[in-house]
Amino acid sequence: MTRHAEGLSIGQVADKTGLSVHGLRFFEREGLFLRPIRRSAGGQRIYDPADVEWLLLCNRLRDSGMSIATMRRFAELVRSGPGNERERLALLEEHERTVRAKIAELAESLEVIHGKVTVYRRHVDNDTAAGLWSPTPDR
Amino acid sequence: MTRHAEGLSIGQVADKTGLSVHGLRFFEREGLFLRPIRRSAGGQRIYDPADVEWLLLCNRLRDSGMSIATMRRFAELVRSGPGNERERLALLEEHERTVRAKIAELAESLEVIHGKVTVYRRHVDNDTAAGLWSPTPDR
DNA sequence: CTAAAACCTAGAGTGTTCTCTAGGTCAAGC
DNA sequence: GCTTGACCTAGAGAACACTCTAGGTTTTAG
Repeated sequence: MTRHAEGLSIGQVADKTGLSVHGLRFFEREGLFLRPIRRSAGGQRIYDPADVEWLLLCNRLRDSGMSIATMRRFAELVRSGPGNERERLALLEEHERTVRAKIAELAESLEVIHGKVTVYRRHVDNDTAAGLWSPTPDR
Repeated sequence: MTRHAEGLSIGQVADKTGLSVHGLRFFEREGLFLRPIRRSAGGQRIYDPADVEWLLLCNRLRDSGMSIATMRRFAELVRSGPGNERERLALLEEHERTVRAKIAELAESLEVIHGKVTVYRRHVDNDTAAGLWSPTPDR
């Protein structure tokens, strides 16, 4: 590993971030990095640890449902340097609200699902059919 | 509204469930109903209140991330009548676990995002740049 | 030096879940 | 009866986020 000091290959970054090598190139095409990725003399990508850190945040944003388009907007804000922190904050706060809403929605759905599970469990344990769906013979 | 007693048109069901008319026809093609939807003499769909109830559960399942394929499997189990309650229970329990895991993951992401929001808020309020990303000029 | 593994580009293909189009038919109100 | 809005089918199209292919080049290990 005679890489430029601190430099990481695409494969190493894939390992560290859980993204695929294809995914990393895709991210780059989509403008999701904070700056151009350096290249070796032969044209291979050389990443810095800061890129990995950024990708780890990207994973969190993505996993929490942020679209590529929104992530790109955020990356653009960061790329264009200091001065737009209010916009970055607004974007993140908006996403935070979205995530909180999604958690609340999931919690509501969970209640319904858990209710169904409870009914089925009682049935399976007791051999009762009350309260279960069946192709109701109602016509 | 001289519909067959209790009968609902596709538009009415769309209103009640939040699904689009197109979506309802799509659901039917995908085999997500518990039984064939009746038709009027002229070929138009007539839904029963039970269908609406089922669709509302479907919404919960879908909103909580269940795929169409899994919903179809569940619908098939229900359609094929009593006797497979254990399988239905297993399917629902599996989904419940998935939803719980997703909530946990979102909560983790939320913590990270909220941390970022906090840093940005402090910055915007205080005019400090510590901890913010910028296109680091590091080479 | 050589072989194998990792990497490169551009672009095509995939899976999922709708969403809409075209070209009609049906039903309800006046 | 006629208009208007709702509905019908089959199938195309769209949006999203990858994922893979083909055909080649670079790097690393031995």
